[in-house]
Amino acid sequence: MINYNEKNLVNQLSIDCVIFGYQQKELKVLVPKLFFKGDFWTLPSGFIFQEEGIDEAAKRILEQRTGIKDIFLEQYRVFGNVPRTTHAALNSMLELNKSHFDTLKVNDNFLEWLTQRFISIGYYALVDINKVVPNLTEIDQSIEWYNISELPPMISDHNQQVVFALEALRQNLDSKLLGFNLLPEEFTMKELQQLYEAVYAKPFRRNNFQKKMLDLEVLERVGKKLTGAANKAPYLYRFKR
Amino acid sequence: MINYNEKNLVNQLSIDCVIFGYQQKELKVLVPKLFFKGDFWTLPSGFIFQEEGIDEAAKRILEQRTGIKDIFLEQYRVFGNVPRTTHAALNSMLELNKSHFDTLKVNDNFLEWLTQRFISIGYYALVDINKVVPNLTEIDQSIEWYNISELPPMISDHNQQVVFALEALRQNLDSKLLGFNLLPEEFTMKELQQLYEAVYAKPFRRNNFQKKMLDLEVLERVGKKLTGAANKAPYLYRFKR
DNA sequence: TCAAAAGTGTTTGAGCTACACCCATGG
DNA sequence: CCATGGGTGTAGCTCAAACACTTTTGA
Repeated sequence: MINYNEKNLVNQLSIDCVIFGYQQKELKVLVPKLFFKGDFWTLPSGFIFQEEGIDEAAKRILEQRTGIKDIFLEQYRVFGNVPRTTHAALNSMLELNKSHFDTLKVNDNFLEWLTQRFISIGYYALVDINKVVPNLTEIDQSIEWYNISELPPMISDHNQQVVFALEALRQNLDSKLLGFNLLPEEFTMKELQQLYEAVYAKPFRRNNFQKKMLDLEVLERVGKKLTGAANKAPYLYRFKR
Repeated sequence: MINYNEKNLVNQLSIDCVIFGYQQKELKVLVPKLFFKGDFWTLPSGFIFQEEGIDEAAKRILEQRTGIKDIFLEQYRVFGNVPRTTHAALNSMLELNKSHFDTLKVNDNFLEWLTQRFISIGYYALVDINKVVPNLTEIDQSIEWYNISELPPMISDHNQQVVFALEALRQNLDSKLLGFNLLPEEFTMKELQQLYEAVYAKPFRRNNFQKKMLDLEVLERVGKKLTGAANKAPYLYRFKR
């Protein structure tokens, strides 16, 4: 457990991650639920060690929750209004968990740490959902993928953060060729299209979409996918490295 | 002077501002020089009060240096690698200014404050250069506008920050109609074009540029500018509010 | 009436949209 | 050989680039 007594963490600064995954035509976000009494969902968050760059810190936090290294991630915005978390919300949580905290093996500074003002650096990450083994930290009760349209109410401004993260993802999906980070190694054109449709929440045209993607000259065909269905077998594509 | 003893500031977090101005076909950046011995230039920087949002803080810092309120500004990136400032550079500055600091009316924690690790939120601002009266703070020796292509070497990663800020400005100039923040109330089409050419460091075609701008339907003609030159008088335009 | 610079019109081409058509697969 | 869905071709549209032309101003 992180020792909140030692001055090994940067104070008042946190990292909140919006971890995007994609499955079954739906864009999803990985959201843990805290083990505190009452229903408290939150984005995967963490702090920054003194000897650690912020990108490193984000990577560490992501690896802990997803089990994979080499995740694509990018900072997109800082959230630093004051107050971001209402006192009412905090007090409600503290009240509910009074006895809970008393028996926890956290050191004395934990609550003091938790209730100070935080400025948060927002990162979003893109992962192949099949490679992720969602991982509980010591403050999580559960961790699950939620459809982006069906997110639970999260603490502080975390729901708002997802809105900004999605906006950033949309702006970069094309220009930085990010889509492939959300798909498995090989995929059909239709799957890629459905991913785009999930991200932008609007339909694309089959033929034009294919042309646009192939014109980028970053895809290579690696075979056909015989599905057993009574129709032409779609080609499989892979992202050229 | 800010009291570095009191815990009224957020620790280890700073705001660095790239203040863009435009004059005589050149994009410029406002850069103060510290009064320390040795040549130390730096971006206008400041810290965040506990009771203050980060946007508020940036506004306050900008107002202090430029004398104007209601500046357009936007956060564009966080700089949080470690170490951002080399120990060599810091030691060199401290060595040079040893006696200097001794006689300064800063409190004892100043040096400790100054030499800790900082994570910096990068803001860029756009100002009408004619409205600015550059303002010295107590740690400035001078403050001047520099052409973006002729910036002095700045401390830490500040030169690199300008590169990122310019990149962000380029991405947003069109989509968010930011150009008008850099010009006086009324301007000719040619002046607007030259601003674009300064920002993107490339030429635009007169007729196509005009068409593109007018098609945005955000400009209104407010008269002609009789320059006394032996040619057709250009129209003056104003940004519709 | 001429030079200089502002302003407008028109053709060309690239890229996207939409419709129509062809191809492979299993029953 | 047919239904199904994948894949391709092409005409039409839109927007921006490139070129040519007209207009205004002061000498």
